[in-house]
Amino acid sequence: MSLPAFAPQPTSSSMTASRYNARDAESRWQKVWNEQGVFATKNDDPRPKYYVLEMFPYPSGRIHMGHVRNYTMGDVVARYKRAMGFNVLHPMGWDAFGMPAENAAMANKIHPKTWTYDNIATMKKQLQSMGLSLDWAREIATCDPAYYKHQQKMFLDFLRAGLVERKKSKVNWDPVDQTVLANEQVIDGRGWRSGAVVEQRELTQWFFKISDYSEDLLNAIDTLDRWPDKVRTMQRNWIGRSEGLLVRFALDPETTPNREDELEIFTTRPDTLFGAKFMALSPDHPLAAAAAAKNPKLAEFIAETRRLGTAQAEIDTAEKKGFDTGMRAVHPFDPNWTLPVYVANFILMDYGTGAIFGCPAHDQRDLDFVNKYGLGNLPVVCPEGQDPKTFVITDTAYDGPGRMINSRFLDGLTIEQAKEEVAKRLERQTRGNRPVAQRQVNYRLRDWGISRQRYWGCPIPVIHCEACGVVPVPDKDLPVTLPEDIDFDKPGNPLDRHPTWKHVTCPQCGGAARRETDTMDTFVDSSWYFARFTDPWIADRPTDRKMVDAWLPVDQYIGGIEHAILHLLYSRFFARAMKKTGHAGLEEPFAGLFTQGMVIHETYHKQDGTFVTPAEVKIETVGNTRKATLIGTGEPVVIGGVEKMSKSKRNTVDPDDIIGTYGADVARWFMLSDSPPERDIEWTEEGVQARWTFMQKLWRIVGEMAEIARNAPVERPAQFSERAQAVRKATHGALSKVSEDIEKLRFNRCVAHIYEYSNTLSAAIGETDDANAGAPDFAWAMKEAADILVQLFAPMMPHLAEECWAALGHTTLVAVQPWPKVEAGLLVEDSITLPVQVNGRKRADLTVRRDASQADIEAAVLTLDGVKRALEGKAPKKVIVVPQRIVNVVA
RNA sequence: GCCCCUGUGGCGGAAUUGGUAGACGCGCCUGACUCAAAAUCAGGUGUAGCAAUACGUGCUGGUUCGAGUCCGGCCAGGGGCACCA
Repeated sequence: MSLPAFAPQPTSSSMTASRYNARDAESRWQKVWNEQGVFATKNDDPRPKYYVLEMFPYPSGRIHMGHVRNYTMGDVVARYKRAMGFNVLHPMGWDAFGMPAENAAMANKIHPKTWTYDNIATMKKQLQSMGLSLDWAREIATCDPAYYKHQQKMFLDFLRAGLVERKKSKVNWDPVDQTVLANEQVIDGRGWRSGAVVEQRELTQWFFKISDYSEDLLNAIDTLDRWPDKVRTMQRNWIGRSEGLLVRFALDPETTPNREDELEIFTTRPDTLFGAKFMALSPDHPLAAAAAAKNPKLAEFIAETRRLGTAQAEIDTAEKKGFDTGMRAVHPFDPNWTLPVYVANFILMDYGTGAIFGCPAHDQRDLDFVNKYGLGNLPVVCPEGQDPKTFVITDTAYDGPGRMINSRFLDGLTIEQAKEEVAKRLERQTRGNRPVAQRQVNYRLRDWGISRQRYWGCPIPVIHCEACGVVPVPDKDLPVTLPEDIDFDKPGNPLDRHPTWKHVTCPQCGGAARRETDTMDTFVDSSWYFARFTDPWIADRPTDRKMVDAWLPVDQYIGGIEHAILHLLYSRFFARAMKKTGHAGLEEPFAGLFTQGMVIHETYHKQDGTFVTPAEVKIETVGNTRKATLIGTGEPVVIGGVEKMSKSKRNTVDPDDIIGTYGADVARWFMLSDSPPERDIEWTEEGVQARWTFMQKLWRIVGEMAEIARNAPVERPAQFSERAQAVRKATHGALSKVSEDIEKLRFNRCVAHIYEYSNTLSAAIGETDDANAGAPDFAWAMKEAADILVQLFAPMMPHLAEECWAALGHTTLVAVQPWPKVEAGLLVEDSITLPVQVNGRKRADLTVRRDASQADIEAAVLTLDGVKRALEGKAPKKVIVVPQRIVNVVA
């Protein structure tokens, strides 16, 4: 990055000498904070606690602007709450396991551990250069055996508590990398790293039984009132509750492989039972398999559906196909009415019972199906105002409200009444001593598959024994550590290929046995790190119950919206599982959640389409148009769209460059200004310069105020002149507004208030001449103003604040100062100016005493010139006075 | 397809939650300082008009003394979920 002319220059002049030198000051103050240990948090501090946490980073190499934004916001909250008298916990750690480390190992022949710890060292240094008020003594890395041994312990406790199970399931399998991939790692049907077409495989995997908590996780969303609605909605949808009826259909014994077979289905629309035209089974349904055993053509059909791709894109476009099994299901309300049973490729085995009844008139998918196979449809719900005799369905199913038709005893009922009636009747009806139907609530949420065929993850602490089956590793043998002598020459799981690691003796029978070589999904690591921070030193158990219960929940959690479901849902499950196994005492880990927006930047590309970085581009503004050229060659560059910073678009800005040139405070101030924190923020060079200019302005006016403040008496004067009082009103007004907006995380408004306040002070300084500068009351007001100004921006630009604080003659650190108190009396004006409207249009202002009576105001308003003119001599119909707000005259 | 969010100057955005639309910042224009430039400082900047004034918060209709804000119907952009029975 080129050094702008106004950035701190090594050449000195009389002007630059009075400038604030961020580079020098920042490292100096960071050293002081560090030496005095001002951000170390004690666990036995009696003050009320406040836990502020930002989502910990993956050590990918270097920090990016997204981190700068995220951690700046958290730091403002931490510093503010500290000043408010809370014992603040503000820790940092590393989400250090994961695939990129292995990819780097394969590409560069570097050990994943080396790569990870190198990155941690680099990024830690970068974070420290930001001046974050973190308690580094609590730093943890999830790849440290001292961390993951506790995770293994909890896995075993969960296993004993019935929260973990091993089961066969369909998974995404990457045939090149030879590993299971999470759904989000499959892009357009291909492995995100290898590019290989992903296959569907049935594998035995470890699962956390998150679905045991479906109902609880859903209901408790209502209690998360300090979470964004958007995230709460997303989680509700993800859990996906639906109420319905499980119905057992009898099968015509003459048509079934086994005469006693029956078919159970799940439906949310039992009201439409009389519109049924067919039944459909998942290709994976046991009944389908039984029928296929006797029907080679059906077996071929099922095999074909399995061959079909499993990628989302293919599923979306796949044709709905069915195969008539020849079986007939008996309608539960009519023994003489039978329905054909199909195997259909669109029925999922793991939702409901893997089987449905199809009512084509009121379900689009079922309608498409019958239209293809010529099964017809019968409408049973008629919309209001439609004649049932003429109501027909052809291509579009009707799923709106209405009354039942063509449905025997249900005719005339509403949908809700019909659902209830069907449920009641079928619950009473029995076959084989069991009711034909029962009410059921179904969830979309699936159990969490945590097995990964990867090296760089937390080993799953179990042993497979021929004789004893799955045997947990005894607690005393934890941790199961990763072997370090590992090679990545071949694709697949290096743990599985390791010559010795997996060969162990069975803890139960002492015979030869095999270690589990799968490791845990890295989302497990991040599901409880916030609990570990409360006492990261405790060695013999995952958490200290006293500490974890004292600190949790996290009062303010800040991170990206991309974790709205995965990490945030997993952590909510983990808290419940930890409670059940005695490792923590509460269910909701994050009381307050804030999801911040992305950092975006213009893109630049050459004529041939190749992207160039902002650092390589020079921008000139001529009038209202901006022109970009390549630095050095002068080659013209096209200014493209404003997009998320990414390596592929090359529109990234390195935080180190900004911090090195302008200082961390400028980067922090930028991140807090202008854009509301939940929205995307556009990083621009002009913006950086503007923040730098303002930083210098603050330094200058604090210096000028320090001059005036030298005449301030120690004692607060009893009386203040009008000029002094005006300054004090501005001071306490700004204090009140900034405090309120920090509480609400509206940092952009805080910044605006500070600008406004500094403009007011700047004007006050300008109006000060030698004659009145010496007035003790004014000097005292200016001293108060300067102190509070510095304290107001201290959470945001902490280094500049310390420098200013010292310049004001303080010998303490502003970082440990208590937050100033608002003098409420100064916020109330004696006289107020009300806007006066005539018919909702502003015509005049009226200045009155604050406690003026309604009648006085009404009378005064009618004497105003602007009002008289607008009334044109007519008498007003009505005068509306909204106290302290506005007056409206209705003509 | 279903669900959710957002539309305000050239730009980012503010508006005490129904009460002066455009705070604050960027950019731009003018001036001061300077041989000059940068930096800095002062002033201006929604549109039309010399002005009074009129118009103006995606479009459209409504409620209200009063609507950016509430309600109905559209349009546009963004996000989430999606063979979920």
